[in-house]
Amino acid sequence: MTATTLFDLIERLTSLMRIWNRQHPLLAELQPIQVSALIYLSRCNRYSDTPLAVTEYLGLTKGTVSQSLKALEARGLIEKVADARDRRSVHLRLSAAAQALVAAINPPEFLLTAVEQMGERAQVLEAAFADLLLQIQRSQDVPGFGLCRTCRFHQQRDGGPFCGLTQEPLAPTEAELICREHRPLETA
Amino acid sequence: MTATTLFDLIERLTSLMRIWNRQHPLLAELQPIQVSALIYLSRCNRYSDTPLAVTEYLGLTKGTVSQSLKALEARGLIEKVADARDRRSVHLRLSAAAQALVAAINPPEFLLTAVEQMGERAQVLEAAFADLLLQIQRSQDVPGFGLCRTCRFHQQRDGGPFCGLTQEPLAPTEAELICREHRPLETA
DNA sequence: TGTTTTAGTATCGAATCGATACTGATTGGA
DNA sequence: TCCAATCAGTATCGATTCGATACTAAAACA
Repeated sequence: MTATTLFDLIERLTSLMRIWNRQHPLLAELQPIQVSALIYLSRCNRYSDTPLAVTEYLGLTKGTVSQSLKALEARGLIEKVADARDRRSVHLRLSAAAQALVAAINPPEFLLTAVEQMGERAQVLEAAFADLLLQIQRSQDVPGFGLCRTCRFHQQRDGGPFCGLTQEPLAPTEAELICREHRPLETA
Repeated sequence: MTATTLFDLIERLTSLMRIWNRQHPLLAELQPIQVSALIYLSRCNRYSDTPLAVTEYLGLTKGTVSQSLKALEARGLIEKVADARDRRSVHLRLSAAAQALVAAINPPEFLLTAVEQMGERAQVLEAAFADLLLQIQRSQDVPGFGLCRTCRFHQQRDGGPFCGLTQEPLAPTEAELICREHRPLETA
């Protein structure tokens, strides 16, 4: 039973991540959910840096995320910037301290070490892992959240990346960020 | 950067598991940590069904686990049985209701579907995933927790499996269970 | 215009969580 | 044998998470 074994492995990995979260000196004061939010915000694009996007990405409720973000703001790790066009909306920006924090913990040391020892098998794992997530997102009704570059709406125009959904040109670095509007390619 | 990408994928999978936990009707009343404890207890052997083992497996503190187990006991999902030899110790047994619950959720539907669609690539993922966990457990100081059958102390004696650490014969089904004393084989 | 939807916050109660202190049993020396 | 140290597990505290509900204010719609 591959699915059962995979479930065991996922559960084990989750526990190892929890141990890592607790043992890491920089992370000891932060809740796991706060760390996840910071990491997400460091990897998402300008369409996806709102409290609502964080809520959908983490699979929590608006209230919980609102409180966690408030805690992060009180620690000076994030900053709220009002949206120019939609005044209901807020964009979250990492402070310099938060950017340094994320840079220090991502990727985690133990992952780097393990990947190094796995050699080429790490690439195999990465591809198979991405495949699993793609299949899950296809068959279940879960929010999209993928890399801009791999999106159905991603185009090249005037020599640079371009979003076919928002009809806006993108900075080259933005194509490597996570987008909440992501839709996978329609492959066979 | 493979490690960074892997970290992204792990974070995403964690969120998807959280969404699954919350949306599943049978799990709505249970906390994720309680579900993880039940699943672990359904997969571990008789050396590993104590509160301390659950604590180490999940990477939490004694106090938190003690409370969660108390909640599960109050719901009639687990039962505590005093150890015959060491009266400080307690063994945790799943009730019939808990066994039915675990059977109904493990493996999760979304994983079965995804594995089915992945075909042979699912086996590749499973092997690579197991490899990753092995590398992490080798390089980091984390508790062992592996299948009895794959342990350094696992032997065959008198036609049945035998544990070289406790010097006890094992039931054939026990070789497929998780053991807290697990040590991986010393391969090159 | 007025109704509905949307983004985000506030607040409540239950549960998690880490830290600390505790009980009682076992172990290991002296 | 006795006493200290260790160990398994519980109790309790305060901070945080979490879901649920209700709320504000802006935008979309018709």
